[in-house]
Formats: sequence, C-alpha cells, structure tokens
Amino acid sequence: MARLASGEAEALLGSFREWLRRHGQPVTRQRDQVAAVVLGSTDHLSVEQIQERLQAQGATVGLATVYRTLDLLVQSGMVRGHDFGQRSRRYEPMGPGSVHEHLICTRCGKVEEFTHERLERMLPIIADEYGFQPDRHRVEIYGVCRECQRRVLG
Amino acid sequence: MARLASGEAEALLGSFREWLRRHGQPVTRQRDQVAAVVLGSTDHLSVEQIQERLQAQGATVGLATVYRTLDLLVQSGMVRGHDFGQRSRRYEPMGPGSVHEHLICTRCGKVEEFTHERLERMLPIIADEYGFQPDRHRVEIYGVCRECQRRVLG
DNA sequence: TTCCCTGCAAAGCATTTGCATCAAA
DNA sequence: TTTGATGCAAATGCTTTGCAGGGAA
Repeated sequence: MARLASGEAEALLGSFREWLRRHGQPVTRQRDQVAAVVLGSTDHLSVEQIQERLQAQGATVGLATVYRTLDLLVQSGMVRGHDFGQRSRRYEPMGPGSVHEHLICTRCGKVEEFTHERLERMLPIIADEYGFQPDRHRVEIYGVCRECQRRVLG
Repeated sequence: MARLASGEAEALLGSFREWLRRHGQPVTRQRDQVAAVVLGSTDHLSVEQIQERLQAQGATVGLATVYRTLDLLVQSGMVRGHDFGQRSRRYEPMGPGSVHEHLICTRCGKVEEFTHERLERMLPIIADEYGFQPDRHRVEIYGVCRECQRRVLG
C-alpha cells in the first residue's frame, strides 16, 4: 500500500479540483474522496480496491460514482487506466514526470514499474515516421518475476 | 480485408492442425474453419467479425466454439490477442518472424502495425535488468492517424 | 426553484460455463 | 465404441445507464 510523498498527493488533488472548476464541474465530497484515494496511492488499484479503501476510511461512495469519477480523473490526464489482462481495469496516478512502463508477472500477477529514457524518446519518433500524431503509449513486458523464478527452482 | 499470401495461410493452418494432434486434440471441422479465418487474415479481428466471416462462407460455428478455438490458437502461439481499449478483444495471426507492434488511432480506431528492430532488442534487456524473465511484450502507441489529422484540418 | 450529482437497482455486453447431443478417433 | 467437442442457453462479472431523491446556488 505504497503512497506518494503526502505533499505530492495533496498537490495532485488540488490540481484535480482546479481541473473540475475549469471544466464547470462541481467539486463534490465524493469526487474528492475518490480522487484522494487514487492520487494518494502508488499501486495499480482496481475499482474493488478503491471501494475497500474508501470504506476503510469511513467514506461512503456508490460504485457508479466511483466509475464516473475515474472517468473524470482519466479525462483530466491525472490518472491512467490499464488492462493487464486481469479481471478488471487498474488505475494509477500520473503525476507530472511520472512516465513509466510496466513489467507484469504472469505467475503471481505482480506489476512492477520501470523507466527507460531512451525508450520514451524512441516511441514518438517511430510514430512520426508513420504519420501518426502520438498522444500516449503503453509498453508492457510479460514474464516471470524474480520471486516466482525462485519459487519454481526452489 | 487484407489476407496473407495464400500459401502462408495454408502453412499456418497446417501447423495448427499439427499442434492439435501433438496435444492430443481432435482436428474438427469447426476448429479448422475458425483457424482458417483468423490465420488467413491480416486484420485484427473481433469475435464478431470472425463470426461474420464464417457465416459469409456458409460455415456454422457456435459462439462458444469460436471462443474455445481462439484459446487454442493463442495457446499454440499462432494467434495473438489484444485489448486496444475497444469493446472487445482483437485477434491476429502470428506467423514465424511476424514480430510487430501497433499504432492505434483514437479517432477512427484504425490499427496499423510497425516493426522496429532496435526496440525489439531493447525490451528483453530491460526486463533482465529488473530480474524479469521476459516472455512476450506489447508496445502500443495511441494517437491520431494521418487520415484523421487531414480530416480535422480539412 | 433549478440544475445536475449521487446512489440504487436494473440493464448491457463480452465472455464463460453446464449439459445434452453428436462427431472424431 | 469411447471420448470429449459442440451448441444452445443460462450464468457470470465488470461496467454503464435510468431514474428518483437530494444538495447547492
């Protein structure tokens, strides 16, 4: 249950509130609570996990509202959604400069992050070569994590 | 509705039959028909499209069997499944040496392929650096394709 | 009052599963 | 003949939607 430096999470939450106002959207208690959970975590949360964390802190937010708020967070560019081939979608905060990609263990489902500057530079260039105006990308490497490799050998 | 060189599609179909036999799986009419459609296309087909093409050629295959056969095709390594964030999963044949990645247009949904040797070399190396035993990967660039860029300007 | 966000329940949809039947080996 | 693949329909599970109720301006 990793967390961002609390200052950073606060800043992201502030940006989301600002984004809502700029788009004529009310800042409600529920939106604030959902955003706080997602923006304050460094995990890749499922909607189920988000609900659990909300309940754990005594917040009551309907499932539909969680989905609707996640849409807003994704639209605002502050949250990224992923489909790692598991049952449900995962969400993670995308603070400024938090560009990264993922390593997914096909044994235990663990998701690890990595950054690679050269890779990030290459992809937009490749898109250009094909006349594509790149917006975002996704790099996922599937395999067996260190721990699961040991488990098999052991 | 692009197609592989017919000889290549035939060869892939033959390999699938062989794979089935080697795994003690019967080669049925339905499996053959589904495999022929998927292995004979260069598009990224949805299950719906696969059904349509089967019907167009007078083949009757139940929906459940299409899904079950796709599982086998994926297990055999001859077909790759994708989730491009559209309603349903897409499937494409993976003949030997057909390593490639995807450019997805967020306006019109078009999926284009690209290959990049250096990129393919990099990813397993990155995985190694993190102790991951890489198996496969997925690189997707989302953006606006050439045609949709024109459409907006026009 | 007016607007529209929220929450509940119902609906949607792609995918999976149970089971009787039928075809492959 | 035996086995298990197939097809239909029902079930599943995540996500979305309809709509009445409620809070804010």
